[in-house]
Amino acid sequence: MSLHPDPDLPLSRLAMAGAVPRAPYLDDLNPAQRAAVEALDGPVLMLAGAGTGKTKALTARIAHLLTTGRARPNEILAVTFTNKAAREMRTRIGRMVGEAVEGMPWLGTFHAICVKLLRRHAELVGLRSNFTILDTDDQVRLLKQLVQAAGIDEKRWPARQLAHVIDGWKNRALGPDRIPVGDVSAFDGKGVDLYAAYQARLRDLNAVDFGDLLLHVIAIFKAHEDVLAQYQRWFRYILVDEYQDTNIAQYLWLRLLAQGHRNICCVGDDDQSIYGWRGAEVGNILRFEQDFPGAAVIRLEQNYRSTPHILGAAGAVIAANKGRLGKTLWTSLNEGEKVRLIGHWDGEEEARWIGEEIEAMQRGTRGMDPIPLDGIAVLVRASHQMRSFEDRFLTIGLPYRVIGGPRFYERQEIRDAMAYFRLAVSPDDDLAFERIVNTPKRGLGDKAVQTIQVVARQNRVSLLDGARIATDSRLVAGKGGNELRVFVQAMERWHDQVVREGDTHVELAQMILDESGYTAMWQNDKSPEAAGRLENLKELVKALEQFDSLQGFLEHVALVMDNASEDGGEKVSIMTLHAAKGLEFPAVFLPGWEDGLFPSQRSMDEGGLKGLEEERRLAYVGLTRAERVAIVSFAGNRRVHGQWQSSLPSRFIDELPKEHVEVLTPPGLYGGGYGAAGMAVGASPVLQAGMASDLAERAARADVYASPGWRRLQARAQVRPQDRFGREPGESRGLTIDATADSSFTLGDRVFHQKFGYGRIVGAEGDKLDIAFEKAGEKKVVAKFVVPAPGGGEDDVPF
DNA sequence: GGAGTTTGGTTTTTT
DNA sequence: ACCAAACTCC
Repeated sequence: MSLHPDPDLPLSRLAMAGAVPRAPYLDDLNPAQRAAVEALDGPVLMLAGAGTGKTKALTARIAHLLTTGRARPNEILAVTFTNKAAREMRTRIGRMVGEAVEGMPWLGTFHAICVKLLRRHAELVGLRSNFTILDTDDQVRLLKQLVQAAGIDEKRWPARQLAHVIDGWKNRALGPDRIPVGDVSAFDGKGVDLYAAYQARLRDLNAVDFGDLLLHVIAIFKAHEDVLAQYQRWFRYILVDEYQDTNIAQYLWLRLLAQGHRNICCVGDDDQSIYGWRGAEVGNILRFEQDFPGAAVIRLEQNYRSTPHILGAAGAVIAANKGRLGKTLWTSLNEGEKVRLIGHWDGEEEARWIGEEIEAMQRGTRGMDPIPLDGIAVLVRASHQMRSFEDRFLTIGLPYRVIGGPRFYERQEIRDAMAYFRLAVSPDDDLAFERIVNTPKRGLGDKAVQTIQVVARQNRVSLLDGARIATDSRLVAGKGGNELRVFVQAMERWHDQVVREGDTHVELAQMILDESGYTAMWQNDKSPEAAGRLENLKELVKALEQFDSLQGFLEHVALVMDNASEDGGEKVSIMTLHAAKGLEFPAVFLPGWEDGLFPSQRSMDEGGLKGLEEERRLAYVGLTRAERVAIVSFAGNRRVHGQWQSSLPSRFIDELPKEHVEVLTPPGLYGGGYGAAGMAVGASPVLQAGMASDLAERAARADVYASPGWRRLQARAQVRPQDRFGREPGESRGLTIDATADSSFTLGDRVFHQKFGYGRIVGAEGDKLDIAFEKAGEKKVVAKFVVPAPGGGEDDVPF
């Protein structure tokens, strides 16, 4: 498949000789894709809808740059967000141009590329080029120390929150010296100072966090024109994948680099922007044409993935968002299956039904060809929803795999092992020292560690040196002191080995783990997960083989280490909607479409309309993952944090057009036959707090609520709900209120508030109520934000 | 220092 | 309900 007749002949020379070979990669592009590939000069925005062959166009564009001799492989800057995306792009380019892809050092994630740049120019921002990269865990531990040092109550102001605030600033490329006034009250008004202290501390430690990778490079570019100019010249063509996910810092970084030649091609889909909560700015993609005047905007709208019904449904949902760049996906595929919609009594029943449905699909149902298990996915809004599916699939013996979950390198044993390696490589890595000095237990408690810290600070040395001094001077004595001495000596020995490269790094790593007693610690551990941890350690050591040295490994691992091996095989995939972006499956289940869960209440509370729109994009992403069939479902009752909660079907269900939806008759007796209106209706007409007006609004525009089916359901639900087994959805119906109930309260009523929980009314003033909350204490709350709760002064709210 | 108990906090996740 | 972190007591 290589285009390259002679791998030794430089591509550029090939091109210059007029020997541009026939380009098969251009042949299988549609006109839009081809336009995007051939518009090589100047700014290009490739708006690529779901399933429109975005990666194909992007990789073909790179191949085209290479084969036409516009750029040598090392003159192309191609940025992605994830290592996975970078890897995929690399293999696909390789398939088009052969070995030339090996010469592309600047194809990678924003962070990986920034590490490369920063190692070259570290001294310009006061770092040494062997700086360490802190992950979130290190970051929080460091911040915790600073919070403690500042004498702040850790309970009320957790370090994790500070980390979040600082990340937010870094996403917006704000250093401690230019925090806007609106933000100075953050973290009890001490956020800015702590941020500054944190940056100072990082510099002392010769360390950076993920955000710094971008910010330091931006700082270098801004302060050193010559350096910037050099890279502007070097990177002749810039390509950016998933542009809708860029944050402000990434945007500034790109803009600096693209300023000269403006050969920047950004690929993305504003409708798939789902990472606003971690700093992504949809604005970047919406503003592209202003940022780069004269930009060519190319829309990829032909979808190769889904049937017209699925596209129709997804398109109608996303159409409810405002301020879109606008795209209409179309397909030449045949009609296919409508989106299926089904309501269930509760979450367990939903899981049960989906389990059965998957088994049926596997065999082939309703005239559909059988679908293998790995062609089926269950996509949930929040990871806690996965549990009921895992439970269910486990009981019926349906093989499944959970995608996402904790990453390999985030596991405790891996992080411990890495800390040993880090300390062996850099003896002044204090964070690593702290992590492992008493792991395994060496009889060194808080007291001893504190002493070491004091000694180290007094002598202005690293903690490891401090520890040596502390043992020599008997400041840390006794059993702990002896063990500490052994630890320090062993660490020095290992460090020598690293420097002298006496053994191979793989043997050395194994030796460190064994001699430190770390392996033994897990061997002696009787807990059920110990065996797995030992396995992981083995895997870690094995992973080392692919690197030249421990240093090399550590350098890459922080940025590049992915999830443990994906075992193949016939399995259903369970994952979050976020994790599903970019994937596709013949059959997709979309459970939990209930207001409050999806769209998530929290997103709406915190993000308002913007939040809701991002949730809607998530719905769009979910639907467009499906190739042949999408099954949307909701449950009337669900146990959340141990309490039963009723909810309405998601408002996104209302947005699914009738003509693309088939309402399935729910299983069993419950709700049977209410599909008459041809649209979804609630499994339960109960409302979440504060939604009464919302319902009215919806009723006004959606005729389904006037339908016989809806009315019947309302009538049905006047009876205390029970399913066919006579179960009730638990004792407490907390968040719920009858849609028609008059929300007037009496002193002593028990009520529920979305944020503060349960409480009792102790006073009132106008529409404001004084409520003594059980958890949150006494507060004044506007009446419309609370709903009656069971156990009040009067009888339960009528159901 | 370590086992056992209480408390708090629970969306989404990459690097 | 459930998990992890913090706290208590030996």
